[in-house]
Amino acid sequence: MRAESTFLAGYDPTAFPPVAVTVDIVVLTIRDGALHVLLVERAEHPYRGRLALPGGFVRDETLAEAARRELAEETGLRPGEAALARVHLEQLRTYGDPGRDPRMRVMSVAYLGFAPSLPDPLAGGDAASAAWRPVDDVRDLAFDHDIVLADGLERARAKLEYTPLGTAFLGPEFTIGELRAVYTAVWGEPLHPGNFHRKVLSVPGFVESTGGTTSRGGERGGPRARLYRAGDATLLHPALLRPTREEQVR
Amino acid sequence: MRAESTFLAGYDPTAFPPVAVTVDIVVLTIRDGALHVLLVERAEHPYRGRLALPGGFVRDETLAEAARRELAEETGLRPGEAALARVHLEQLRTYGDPGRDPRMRVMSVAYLGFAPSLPDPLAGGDAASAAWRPVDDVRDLAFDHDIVLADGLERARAKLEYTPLGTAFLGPEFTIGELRAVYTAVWGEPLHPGNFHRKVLSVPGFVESTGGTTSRGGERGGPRARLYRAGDATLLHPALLRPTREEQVR
DNA sequence: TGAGAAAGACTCAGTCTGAGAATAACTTGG
DNA sequence: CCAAGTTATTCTCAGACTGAGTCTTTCTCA
Repeated sequence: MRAESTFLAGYDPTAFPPVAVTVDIVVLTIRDGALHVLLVERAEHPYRGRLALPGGFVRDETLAEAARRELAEETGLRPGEAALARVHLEQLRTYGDPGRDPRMRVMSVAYLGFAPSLPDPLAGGDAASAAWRPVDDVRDLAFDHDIVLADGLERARAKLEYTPLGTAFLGPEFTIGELRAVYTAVWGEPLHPGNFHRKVLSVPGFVESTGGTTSRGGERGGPRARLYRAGDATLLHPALLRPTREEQVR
Repeated sequence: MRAESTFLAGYDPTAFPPVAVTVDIVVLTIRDGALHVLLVERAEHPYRGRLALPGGFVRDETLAEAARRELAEETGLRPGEAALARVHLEQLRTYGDPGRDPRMRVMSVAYLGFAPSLPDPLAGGDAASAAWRPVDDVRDLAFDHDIVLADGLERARAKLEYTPLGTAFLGPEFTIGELRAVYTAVWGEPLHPGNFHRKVLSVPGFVESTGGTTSRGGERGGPRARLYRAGDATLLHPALLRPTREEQVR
């Protein structure tokens, strides 16, 4: 039974109902100390007028290429843009249950992105309807995008523990305080400045000093801070663990 | 430009080339103290005669259902089988680059499974060509399955650090020594028995005592061991980290 | 010029870790 | 039945790491 259908399918894929494949992107960035996500307003049925994650159909390209192309289109950045190249993109998960799109069976391969501060999407361009929104304000997205976003946030929070990807939210040079602000925004809780500082510098390859400092102190005072750039580590060892969440463990 | 194509695609999916969606499964189990993976021998072109991960086309069902159905078919276990229900299955990653299957564009949603000891797939059934193979002996799989398997193994190793899923490789009751054997097999390196024992019992919700013990000592001697069952934790806190791999971090 | 903020270095007690060892309960081969 | 070898489980101990708090110094702003 199964053997036959597999056999047939190998030669006649149309024996199965058509499936569309899209990529949807959860791109995160930090603005004004708060975590934001790029959303678009849907112009067409279904979910017309509702906010949704940016995305689109996959063409003759790899999934990763499709994700980066969509990102470029929705942010309005030219594909060659340097800022675009610095966005970290990784595959998140695939959502493909029947019925998630009322039109037909759609498999959506979701990508997760970490972006440094980017300009507002160009009004008037293809990305006219795209905008950065604070993640805390986001709800009632189209399709199953609330779940996709939640999965992306959880992945992002975990990634900050074990990888140096927090630096992907920042420019090429940054201070430890700025890096701490990233962690605070993503995890949603304050961190002990002294301990964070000690920990970051003690993890081999997390950051390396540029030798320079900021040209002036902070907005509200304080000495100039030393500047660092991302190091060559791909994993943090030891990890920077989130403040204890004893309870959530069950 | 993009706006138009998205618009069209919404109403005419056939405007895009056809895509087939399959699930492929990396099911792991432990036999004779070594990590094994379930593989099938391909009966048809392409890659005829080569070993491959079990998998098949997705029907009118969720991706998770497709994965569990394939697992049942390839292991030859009846869908109602209790052992089958105890297999942990989770989505691993989607592989969909053009050209990975010479016939047409195929998106493969890979699943990762942890199975307790299962019988050999029934010779003569649909699963005739399926067999458990030691992962260390596996190479030159069909398609991009070498990569899928490698990704699955890495995920499995990481999962054992942060989740109690090591218990999914065991029966309903097990000893700490058996659990340590799982870790040793998956990580491929020996662990300090005393420290492992202390650590497992100190993580809240990892295991809970059944009150019983094994009915006899080990094969080669030693006292009877206490029996445990899986606890209610979904995350291990603190985690059981792999022995230091300072170097691999860069 | 004084108050307040932040960077960065330290301190300290409690916790966790790896390595090793001790004890006791079993196994098997002889 | 006995000796040798294994394994479960518990302990010990020194070194490393952690969270919380302090101190000094440098800046910004009013």
